[in-house]
Amino acid sequence: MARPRSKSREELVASAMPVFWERGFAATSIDALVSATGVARGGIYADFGGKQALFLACLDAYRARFVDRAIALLISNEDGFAAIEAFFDFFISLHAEHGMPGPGCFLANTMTEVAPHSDAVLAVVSGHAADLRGGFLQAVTRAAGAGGAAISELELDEIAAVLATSSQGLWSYGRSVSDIAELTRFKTALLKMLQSRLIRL
Amino acid sequence: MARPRSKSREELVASAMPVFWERGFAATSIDALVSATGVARGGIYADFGGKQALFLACLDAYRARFVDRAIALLISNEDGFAAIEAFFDFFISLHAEHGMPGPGCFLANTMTEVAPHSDAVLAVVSGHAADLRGGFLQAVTRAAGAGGAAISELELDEIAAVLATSSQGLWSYGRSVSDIAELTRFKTALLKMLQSRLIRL
DNA sequence: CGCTTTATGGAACGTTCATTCTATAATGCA
DNA sequence: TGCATTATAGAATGAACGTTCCATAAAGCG
Repeated sequence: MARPRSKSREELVASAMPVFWERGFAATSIDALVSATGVARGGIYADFGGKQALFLACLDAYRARFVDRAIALLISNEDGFAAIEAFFDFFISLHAEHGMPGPGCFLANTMTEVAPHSDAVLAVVSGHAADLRGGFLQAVTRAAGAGGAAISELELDEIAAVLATSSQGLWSYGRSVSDIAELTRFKTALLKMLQSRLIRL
Repeated sequence: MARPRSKSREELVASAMPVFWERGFAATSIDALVSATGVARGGIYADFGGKQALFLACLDAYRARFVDRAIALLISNEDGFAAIEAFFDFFISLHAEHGMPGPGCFLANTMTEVAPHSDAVLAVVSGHAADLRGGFLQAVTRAAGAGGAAISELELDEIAAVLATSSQGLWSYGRSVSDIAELTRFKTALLKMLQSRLIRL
């Protein structure tokens, strides 16, 4: 019937996402996306209509591909501390695969670069922050239950917010540091602080 | 002798800095800098030679103007916990003056946007991270001494790294959130976690 | 094998960018 | 009051950008 696409819509997004992830929105040109995806300019514009729409699709793909999996680690693991450790290990291993300095978290990067200047992006990023915090809350609640310290639900929520925000800081830091062991040390120290708060000694 | 400058070099940097701070490097045009500073293109190029050099000068000015002051709060205050709280309050009040969503920390923003792609910027940002960590180490050491818990120097250093990195995450988060009370809640919860680690109950 | 359909490569367009250049205006000194 | 000096405003430049467009090529269907 017609000439087939070199890549499906999903494949296009999947191959464009790492470029936006590493270089950010402003510094990524359409030319770079054409090279990285192998899809012609016309194809990109036919599918998405513009750079910003493709960027939003990449953000969503990143969520589905990485963040949802990481949050699932927070939720599914019965041991709350182990869940949090697994969450950090998941992203640290992403940095190890990528090579240091790492790519950070695409959503955290976007939070500082794009979110203040685009309502559509701000909405995605805020939703992500809420999801992340919700995931940490579940893990923290289980950890506190096992730890035996009496802590109010309100405070558990605040601890979850600290963990979510601190993790964003870690991925940001990972973009400027070359030794991946620093990320692991951060994880260990943060978990130790958390344990001293949640476990009645 | 000759026509005087509308602004000195220092004034130029001081008025260019907030533009880079809020919009980042790539999204800030020379035109925007001309408007914001009131200095003609020729003057900017005569003094700095280019956009990147002016950006580096703005980073340095930001350090001198804000970071050094904040780190001084960490170092000078005799009460370690109060020092850390003062550090956070200093930046939270900056966000309050600016209006939310806040501008974040110029150096933290730069860490994610520019540092991975410029060695000169990476050097500045890494130096900042080390300074910040050093400041936190002093405050944490004093807090631990007063708290009475026996904690190794190595672990104090790791706790300092957690605090430094977490604070970067907070300023990043502050760029996407509109309620400044969230920043204060983060500070309180983080301090509470720290106290439970450092104070022998 | 044509015919229709649709993606492709690449030219073209209008903007915007960083940077350079120039003519003008403003200043202090003689 | 002129003269030397230097910042100014803004035009000019060339490159890069996002976006549009079109002729060509490739594929399936009759």
